[in-house]
Amino acid sequence: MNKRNTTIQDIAKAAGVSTATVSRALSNPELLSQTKLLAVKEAIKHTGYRVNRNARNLRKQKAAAVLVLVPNLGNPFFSKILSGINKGFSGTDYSVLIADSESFDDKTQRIQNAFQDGQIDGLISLDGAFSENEVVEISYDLINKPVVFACEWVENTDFSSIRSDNDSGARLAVQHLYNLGHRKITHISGPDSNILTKVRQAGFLSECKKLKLDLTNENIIRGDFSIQAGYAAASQILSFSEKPTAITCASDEIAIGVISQLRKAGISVPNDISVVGFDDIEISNTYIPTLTTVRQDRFELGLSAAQSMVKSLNNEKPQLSIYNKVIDVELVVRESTAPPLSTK
Amino acid sequence: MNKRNTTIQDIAKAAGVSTATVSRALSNPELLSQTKLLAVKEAIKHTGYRVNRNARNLRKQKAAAVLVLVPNLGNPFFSKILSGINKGFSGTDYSVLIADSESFDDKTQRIQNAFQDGQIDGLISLDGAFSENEVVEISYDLINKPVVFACEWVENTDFSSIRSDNDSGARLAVQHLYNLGHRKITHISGPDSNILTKVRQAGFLSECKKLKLDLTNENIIRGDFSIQAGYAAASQILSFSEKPTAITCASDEIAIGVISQLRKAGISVPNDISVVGFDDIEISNTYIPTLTTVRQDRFELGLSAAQSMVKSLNNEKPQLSIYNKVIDVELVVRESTAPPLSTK
DNA sequence: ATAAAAAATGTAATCGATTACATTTTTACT
DNA sequence: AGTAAAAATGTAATCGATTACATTTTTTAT
Repeated sequence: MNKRNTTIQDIAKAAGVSTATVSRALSNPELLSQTKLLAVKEAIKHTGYRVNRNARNLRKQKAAAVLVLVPNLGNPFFSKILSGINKGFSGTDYSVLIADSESFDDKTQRIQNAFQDGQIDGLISLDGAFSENEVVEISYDLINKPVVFACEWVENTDFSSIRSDNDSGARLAVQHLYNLGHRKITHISGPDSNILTKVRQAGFLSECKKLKLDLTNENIIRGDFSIQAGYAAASQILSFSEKPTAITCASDEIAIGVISQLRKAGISVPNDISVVGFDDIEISNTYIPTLTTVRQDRFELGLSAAQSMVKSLNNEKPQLSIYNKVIDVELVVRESTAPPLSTK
Repeated sequence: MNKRNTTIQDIAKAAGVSTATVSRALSNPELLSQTKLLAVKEAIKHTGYRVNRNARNLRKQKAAAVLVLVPNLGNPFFSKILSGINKGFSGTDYSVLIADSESFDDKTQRIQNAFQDGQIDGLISLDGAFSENEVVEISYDLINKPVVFACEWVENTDFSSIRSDNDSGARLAVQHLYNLGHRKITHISGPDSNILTKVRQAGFLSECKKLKLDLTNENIIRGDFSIQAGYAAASQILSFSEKPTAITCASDEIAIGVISQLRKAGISVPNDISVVGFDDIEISNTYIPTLTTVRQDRFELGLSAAQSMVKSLNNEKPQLSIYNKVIDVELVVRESTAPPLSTK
């Protein structure tokens, strides 16, 4: 079974044409006469010929691949986005390479290398954690290379980005609680450096002000996006002299951690305290209580990012077209929120 | 910024050697004298030269990439496995391509194409759903190509596989319940065609027999791995004249669906019915009640698969070495199981 | 019918690295 | 010192497709 690969030469011979004609049949069939085109197609079908990617890419100086940089592949949050990205590339002949930011210490180096190696033509980053230095570094090399940030992004840069409407999401949560009658609301935010955290927290504060809610430094608790952060935050809240009647969280995982921990302390959600999450991950609809949360359409996020990338890749025009898209979020009201005790 | 790429020619000129020497410095440095090696290294460092992957791959007839086939990328179950796979390839110069079985109708075609295109050197499949025909088809072309199945696998074939000890897992669950005093146990299985389902169900039945438990056709309920299947199964169980005192599930998601649905019907877990899951996904430790389950080490599963693949890829020897590895599972006892009511 | 323009096709250089084979340099041994 | 063997290096063919440029064929217009 170790026959030599079928090449364009073989097809040329079989179809009685030149290699140039075969190549044209492959990529510019409209240039050929019906006769020859058919002959070539016939030969291709007959032999099961497939173009050698490496040869094509070498000659064309392309990679026909895109790198997707994921902050942490083990985190299921990203799988739906990946799924959307994959969908966006299906039907194109681009391959999707996946890399985990966590698995190498210098991710900008890794990105640059992949581009220089001719391994990739573009970058989709779900990771927005780039320092100013790093941005300068990659910008210099990546000029004219398509880069799209999805979900997260980097402030004050010119890269395209697809993101959820995080500000609205945060506001929707506050409004919902306010309408239920809550006046003392605490927000549990994600890691300080994370852009999503910043925006959601800003939205929270701004909406509170708009609604003329009293704000003290007990209104924000810092954590990260994890369940563990939820545990810790709940413990802190339990120590407050005056407890909030409602909590908004920067992620569903935090919310779940909070609820689980409050429950251990004998505090019931939503009877004693209401909790709102963010993301609408799989479990939120099944957790007990089911979670009121802000839904981001992660599949759509990935799909849009991929589509925008495909467009950049196909356009002759370079990256001038910085493309930004904000995807609507939606408040999903479930069991974890209710009017505060005092109003019952 | 559109300078021509630095090539091996440039390095050769800069270092005052031939291109062959530069190439050797790259891949067989031990063949060179210290002097020349240093000169080349110097030139490379100085210019920031990187080898062009397409050129190398074309010449070497390699792809330096591996395809990972995932049954459904959107399902978070797989992300930990992917993470392990990624880890296994970090440090090698193989790229990881990811494809979603769901996103194309003919996956064997897709696999064959990827190999023929020279896009990939090997395949890691998390998807074991291949018909006999399909296996014959890909076996014919993939002879001598490294293929590893991870998590799932295909029966009666000669592909390498890394899997969890599903049989033991099923038995551990039954034993645990038996020891608590349960004598009427129902198993909710996954999709009929799935290999994991078969093995877990067989383990369940075999262990029940071993323990001399009565078995009727009410002891097995068919579903798929989803939360929804859990809902449905719970509804069925509610309709049984004599309800089981314990349930083992083919996945944690099923378990969560079951618990959620039972609760709606006013049946408490574990007070009225005990439930055991399978997998130990993220949420299981935080669900209310926390879930007793059989833990599979998904990261390890992926890591092993990748390592085995790397070995096959580096070995000159072909695929003769069919490599199978069974990874231990572990019963994690949490809140969702307790002695049955009758014994209290 | 014929020249000019347009369309179709072919020839051969090219992309950048690897490597078989040839040649030169060094080492080892008598 | 002289020679055979081993090590280091070089030359040039090669991997398989694309494409600039050249040539041939067809179409159009007079």
